[in-house]
Amino acid sequence: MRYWLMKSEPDDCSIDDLAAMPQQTVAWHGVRNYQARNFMRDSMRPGDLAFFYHSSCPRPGIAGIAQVASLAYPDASQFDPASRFFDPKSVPEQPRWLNVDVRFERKLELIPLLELRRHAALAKMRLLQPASRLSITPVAPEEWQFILATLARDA
DNA sequence: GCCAACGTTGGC
DNA sequence: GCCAACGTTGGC
Repeated sequence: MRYWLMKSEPDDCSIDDLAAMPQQTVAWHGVRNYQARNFMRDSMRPGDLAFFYHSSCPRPGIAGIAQVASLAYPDASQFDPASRFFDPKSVPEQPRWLNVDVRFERKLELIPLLELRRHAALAKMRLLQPASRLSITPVAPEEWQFILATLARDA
């Protein structure tokens, strides 16, 4: 079982939005980066846990925990011309983009990005590397444990 | 709104 | 296969 960090713009889907979904589950659609797609396709498995990170917002940081709830399967939005994630170059016979389902696990008091940066134990986190823009990144077990034990408080 | 970093595209 | 142009990300 692995650990992840998944970015979401709260205007789009916040941790509260996830908690309010039917089954508290959402298809993690819209990933249009090959590295992030490959993480979902090759390494994510149901039961994996992920920090739910709020990005591109006034208070960026970890807002909760989610659980991977499915294997990767074709992302429906790539075939929907009305979607902003529509990809005219992707054909149903050979879908280019995949997504997993993600289920709400728990909400945390926001752990701000600046707080994460303060801790030497987290210095190697992918999220914290210069210009790291990947929307899905692996989290080392030690990093996961450190954040849970030291910084995480239920909200 | 700015801007640096990075990924993707497409002409050659 | 190179590489310049362009688009996107995301913190500030």
